This record gives sequence, C-alpha cells and structure tokens, in this order.
Amino acid sequence: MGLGAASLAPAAPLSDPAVDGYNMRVGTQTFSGLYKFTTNTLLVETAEAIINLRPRLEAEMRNLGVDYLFHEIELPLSGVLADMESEGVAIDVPYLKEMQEELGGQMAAIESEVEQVAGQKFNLNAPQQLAKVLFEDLRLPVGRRTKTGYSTDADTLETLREKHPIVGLILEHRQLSKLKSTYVDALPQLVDPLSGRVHTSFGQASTATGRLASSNPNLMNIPIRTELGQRIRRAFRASRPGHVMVSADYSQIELRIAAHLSGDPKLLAAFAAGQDIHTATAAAVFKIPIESVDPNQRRLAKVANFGSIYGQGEYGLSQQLGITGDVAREFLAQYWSTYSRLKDYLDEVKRKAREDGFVVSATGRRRAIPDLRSPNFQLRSAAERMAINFPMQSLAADIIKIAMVRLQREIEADHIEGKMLLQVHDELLFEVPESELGHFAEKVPRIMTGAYELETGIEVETKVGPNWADMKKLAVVRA
DNA sequence: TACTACCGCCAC
DNA sequence: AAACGTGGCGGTAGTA
Repeated sequence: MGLGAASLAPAAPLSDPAVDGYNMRVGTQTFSGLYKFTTNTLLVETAEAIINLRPRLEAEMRNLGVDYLFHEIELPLSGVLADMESEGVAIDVPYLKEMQEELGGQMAAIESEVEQVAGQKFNLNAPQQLAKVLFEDLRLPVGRRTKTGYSTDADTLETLREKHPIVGLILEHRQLSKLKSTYVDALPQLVDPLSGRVHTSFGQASTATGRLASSNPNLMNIPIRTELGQRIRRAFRASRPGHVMVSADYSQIELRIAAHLSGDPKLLAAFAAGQDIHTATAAAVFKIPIESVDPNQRRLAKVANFGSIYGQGEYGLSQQLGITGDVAREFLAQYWSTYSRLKDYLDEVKRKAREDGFVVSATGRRRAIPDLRSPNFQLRSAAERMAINFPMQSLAADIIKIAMVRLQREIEADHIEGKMLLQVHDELLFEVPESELGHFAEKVPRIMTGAYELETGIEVETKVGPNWADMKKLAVVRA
C-alpha cells in the first residue's frame, strides 16, 4: 500500500512549456515534488527544494493558464485520493478462493477437450502455439495478421467458430483464463494484512487527458460485462456491519460535453428532450419518429455516437457493426449531416491543434500533440484522433474531479462517516452506514450535477446494494 | 531473476 | 496503407 501520494512520472523541462505533454507537469521534477509535498509530509528534503522554486513554478503555471487547474482541482484532489487509497476496499477472499477452484476445474476440462480435438497438447495461453495449431495443423482460413504472425484475437476466432469445434473451446478458455489470472487469482494476494482490504494507487498525473489511472491493483477495470465478470465484481463488498455500497455515475457525460462544446442544435435538442440519446440519434439520422426506432437502428446510432467521440471512421464503424464499408459510409454521411455542427466543431479542433501543436480544454488543461504535422499518415491520423478526443475526455475528467473535491469537503464538514472508495472515470463508489444513506442520496447527485455547467444539463444515477454487482437504482437526478 | 516486446483483453 | 480515444496487466518468448 502506498503512502497516499499520487504517483507522478518525470516531468518535462521547465523551459519547454510548449511540448509539455502532461498538463500538470508544467515544471520540472520539482513540480512533482511540490505535489508530493502537499500530500506526504515525509518528503522534507524535496519540500525545501520546492519552496525555493515555487515562485518560478507559479509564474510558469500562470503563463500556461494551468494555475486554476492546479490550485483549485489537482492540489485539493491530491488529498482526496490519498484518503481513498488509505481507506481501501474490502473483497471477499473466501468467495474468490472458491471461484478459483471452480474456474481451475473448468479450464482443465476444456484443456483436455482441446487436446482431444486437436490431436496434440499445447499451451492455450501462447498465441504463437495456438496459431500454429489453428492455421497450420488444422488448416483453418487465416484472417488478420499481427506484426509477428497470425492473429488469434477474439474477433478473428469469432469468424472461425463454425469452422471447427476447437474454436469455441478456445474462446471459452480465453474468457476463463483472463478473468481467473487477472482478478480471481491476483486480487486476494493484494489484500493488505493490516487493513484486510485492497489499496489501489491512483495515478493523478499519469494520463495524457487528466483522467486518473489505478494500479496495484487496477480497480478501474473490474469486470462487469459478462455473467462471470459480475460474479467477480460481486466480491467487492460493503464489509463493515450495517454498511452498504453506494454508486453514482454520470450518464453520457462525454456526449453531453460534445453537445455543449460544439453547440450542435440537434444533439442539444435530443438531450433537452430528456430522451434516450441513442434512440433520439437514430430517429434524427434515419429521419423517422422516435417510436419507430427499432433496436438495430438504436444500436447503430449508439456505436456512431461513441465513435464520434473517438474519431472513428468508416472502416472502424463497419468492423464494429459487422456491416459493409458502403453501408457504413452511407450511415456516417447521414450521421454527420444530422450533427453538422458537431462535425464543424471537431474539424475546427483539428485545425487549431495543427496550428498550435497542442490542445487546450475548457479548464485550461493542455496536451501537446506534435505529430499533427507529421508526413506519416498513420502518425498524423492518430494525432488527429487524440486532438478530437482530448477536449471531451479531459473535461469529463475534470468535472468528476471537481465533484470529488467538493464532496469530500462536505463529507468532512458534516462529520459523515461514509467513505469515498473509488473513482472509475464517470462513477464514484462509496461505502456508507445505512443510517447515512439519506445524506448520500441527496449530497452525491447534487454535488456531482453541480460540479460544472453544461448546456445539456448533467444527469447522475445513484444505486445502492450490498456489493458492487448487485445494486438497485436509487434515483436519477438531472440538473 | 529481471527486463522487454508482443499479444490479447479488462474497464470507461 | 491504415482504419477508435484513455489506461493497466497477465501470459509467452527472448534476452541479459
């Protein structure tokens, strides 16, 4: 378990602010020292060095326009993260141990079945060995290739499912192997013997967008999608007597930000109507009434909505939806003619970024993106997608950071016992005494929705339950 | 034993 | 020719 100081990587040179890639790293390594100084009183030597440099750092921050970010968001957040790290979260170790046995047995059974079907023994976890069996010995049709050989990723295997019984077994084994090794086996080993809980480390300045990162263990990628995934998530529980888990998440925060920043009238209208945004998008794109939107049309619209935030193109859309390039092109043409202001906005972000060599968010957070002028198409395209995504992802990151700081202040001021445990990009997780449920049900959505003013409004959904998997809806609050 | 590259995949 | 943004991590394979 860390001492609570958010981890910080080496910083860019002070004299070179234009290529400062990590927004809070406007200074040299002393800047990260300044950071640590605020959360960890043990770093006395560093602190003395920092105090001397502080005036220069402050001036530099004002020049870059990151002083608000630093003083009002990151600095106070640092303490919040320290509290969350030291609080930790309880996991049900006996429950996971039982799963370990069960999954181990299932994997062994699949392994012997595969040996039968393949007529040989090999390591299922080795893509290289698997590729040899599938594409050389069994002569299955080769799909995508990787840098070093044949691809055996899930998408590729999915196309081969009907071709040979081994494929389904491999996919099943993959899922078991991934979840067992990464979570079921690993998490119990990371329980702190003193607290009986797992204590993640939050990286406060380790992402390019201002999002947090989580490591040792990463508690931001706990499974949720599949049945088995939910069983793993169920191990995260409210352990203290009379306590429950409360979660609160922003709905569609990045898409709301896209509407807000672009001012796109159709996207704003869809949010204003309070409709399901993907259904509303489908209705607008297909030019049909809301009531006529079928599930497949909604699915297309949903993928396109997410894709627009990432700069996804025709090819990506066609791959993800399993449609032809022509259909994808036609659909995207309709999509962008529907949300033409969003299109204009994203183009303008790209143009400005190319001109400046960096992007700046609404809170003043900056990201250097040097490859926007690269003659290499691949590098340049990737850089453009970073530029497009940055304003939305980073503002979302700051909105929840602001909420966390304000929440923690109010929780302290009111002498409330409940604790903030985790942040997962658009979600906060708390462990609270049942007696305080009312407090949290009121406070959390009020502060989260009030953290920033968006033209779309902000919506927060709260849930409560005995663990992180079995939660029932408390409320949906819009403001 | 420790490090790196690579593949693959979990989350938002 | 490549094609969807931000992360962390487990496993294999090669190497130091």
